[in-house]
Amino acid sequence: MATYQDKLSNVGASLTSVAEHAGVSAMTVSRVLNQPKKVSEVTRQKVEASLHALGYVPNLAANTLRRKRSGVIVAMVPTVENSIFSDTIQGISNVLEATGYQLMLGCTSYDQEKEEKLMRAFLGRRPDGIILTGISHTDTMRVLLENSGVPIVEMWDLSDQCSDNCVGFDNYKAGYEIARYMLECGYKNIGYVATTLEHEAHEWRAAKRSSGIYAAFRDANRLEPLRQNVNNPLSIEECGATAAEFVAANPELDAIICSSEILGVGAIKELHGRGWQIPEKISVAGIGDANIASLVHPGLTTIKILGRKIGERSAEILLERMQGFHDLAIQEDIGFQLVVRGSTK
Amino acid sequence: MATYQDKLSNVGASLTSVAEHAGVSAMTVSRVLNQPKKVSEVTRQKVEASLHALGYVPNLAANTLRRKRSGVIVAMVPTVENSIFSDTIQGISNVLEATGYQLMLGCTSYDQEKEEKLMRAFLGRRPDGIILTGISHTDTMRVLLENSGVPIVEMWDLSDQCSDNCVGFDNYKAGYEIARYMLECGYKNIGYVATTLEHEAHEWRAAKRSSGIYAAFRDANRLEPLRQNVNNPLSIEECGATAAEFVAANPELDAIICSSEILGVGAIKELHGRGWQIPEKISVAGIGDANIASLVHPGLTTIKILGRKIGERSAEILLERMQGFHDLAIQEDIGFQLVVRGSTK
DNA sequence: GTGAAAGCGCTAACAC
DNA sequence: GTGTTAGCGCTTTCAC
Repeated sequence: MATYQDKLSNVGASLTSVAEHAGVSAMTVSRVLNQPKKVSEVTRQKVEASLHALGYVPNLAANTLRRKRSGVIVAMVPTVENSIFSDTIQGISNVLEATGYQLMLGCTSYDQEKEEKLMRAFLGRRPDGIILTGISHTDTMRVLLENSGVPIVEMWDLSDQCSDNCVGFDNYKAGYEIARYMLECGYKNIGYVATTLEHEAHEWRAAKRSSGIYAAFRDANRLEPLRQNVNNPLSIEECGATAAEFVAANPELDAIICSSEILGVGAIKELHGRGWQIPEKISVAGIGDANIASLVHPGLTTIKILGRKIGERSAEILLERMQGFHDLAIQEDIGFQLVVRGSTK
Repeated sequence: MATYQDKLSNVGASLTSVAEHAGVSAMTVSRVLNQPKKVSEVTRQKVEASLHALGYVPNLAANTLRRKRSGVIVAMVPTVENSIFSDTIQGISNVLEATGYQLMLGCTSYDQEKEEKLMRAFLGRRPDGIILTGISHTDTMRVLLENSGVPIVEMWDLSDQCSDNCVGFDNYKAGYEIARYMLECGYKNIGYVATTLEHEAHEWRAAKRSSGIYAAFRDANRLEPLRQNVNNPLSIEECGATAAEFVAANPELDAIICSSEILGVGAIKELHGRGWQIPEKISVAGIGDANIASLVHPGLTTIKILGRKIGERSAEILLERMQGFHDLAIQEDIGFQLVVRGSTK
């Protein structure tokens, strides 16, 4: 039985075999590929014919080994099922595509241990650049990154504490802004519903948004909002159900702030389904506006963050750093925007 | 100015340097890493200490070169912004994570030329397996794949014409099913709204769904549905607007079938916004149920396809093939499911 | 404009 | 149980 292993052994023509076929040295073939101007027209055509005839595919492993640059960029996100991160990946992919760098993707599931494990493996590829989500990592991870000497961009947050560069927005301000808006709307009893995860990786940015929310309440001389956590939610329905029960159990509430887009949308859907009038009876606000906030009825009032732009700028800044354009680490604030829709009045 | 290039040169300890540090040969260090049982307890501990002291990170480029296997799996999707594909990628990622294979991701933008260009570059990494979307590729792409000898899974479609294995569903049947359902509902004038793209890559699966739809009409002795194309849509709003205008311009219509989830949801949102009663005045059906179909009001009646499962099974089957478990190429039908919601009556 | 030699870091194959 | 040799495919360096 011919297995794939057999086939793999005759994967491809090497530079040497092309050289033999063309009657030149390997070096000349290499030049045709990398610095064609240094080769005479005649030999170049001869070599190109052989290249084509043998279906030559360069071996980038050999290339990486010799040149000490891999052409690989590693990107890690918690999950790609949440569109804020898939949009981000798309942005990274778009920028890299034009440059020839290849994208190696890792999903951490909001788990710092998993992130570290993945990074260990990825570093073996000698990536030329690394893009991470958030600035919260294990200590070992930090050491690994530091020792690698590879340029890094951390996304979705801003901080002086990042390893190298960061591209994102101020999560504290984002929380503050949505709470400030709700308070200005004049709601009397605002509840706060937040998704929480076992893993700490997620908590850092979320905690900053929460702080911002609480700060806005303090600045308005208001008591802390009543809070409901949704632990390790599996689905949008689960989010919505918890939010709806929270509202039902606390009839004094006239508005809720949800810590994410999914949560906000789930809440609207479920409350609407249970016959609550939105925003007349209960108003809903969220954070995040990737794709579904505008689709529910009524639309979710929320903080819009451009995930795709975060990805694009992260990749661009990483590439600049890799080329040594900047001496100092960069912090780029992508900002955010309050989007008011029908879920608040 | 110290650039990253400088730092990169002292990226890491090599096996040889670890060997010197431990006072053994490189081979022994290699064994500690790969077949620890073949090394005595004493030397093993000595080597492990050195490994740790020097912060050794294996160089997988050298490994790939020598072993002729890279540990890399390439996956290509049209875009990761569409959640049907990001779910798929998540599924692939989940399966690969447990195995230690690393995921190299390419986004083709539904462009076969771009797909071919990306694949050329990716093949340079000597991937151990390849996962592609669809079975429609350029001729050169097919040759590249064939010559590479690498196991392949093509996703999101089923066909005898695939290069190797395929995991998906019958796009023709999916189209047939949604049309059959709508016809059975008793609608008198059903319109068909389809997104189209310049690039052919997308068209193959879409064309099969269309054929299925038309076939259901023929089998019901009905005329072909009136058709409206949405060319290269940029946003869900644009999809919705075109659909709504189509409905407005053809008042005899009592239902429309949309070729995608996005289109269906956009149509519901826009028609609803313009004051059309759904499903009383106009019913809407779609194909695809990744995440938003259930969120609009009323929910979209649609064909549910499990993108994540397609990704998981694709990765699993690829891994099995790589291990030579199966002699023959596999075709796995993930199937689909009609989901009836409020947008039809 | 072209080629020869050396070596990147690793492991298969063979000693001992 | 451990070491030596050789070579994967490529490019850097230096020679001509």
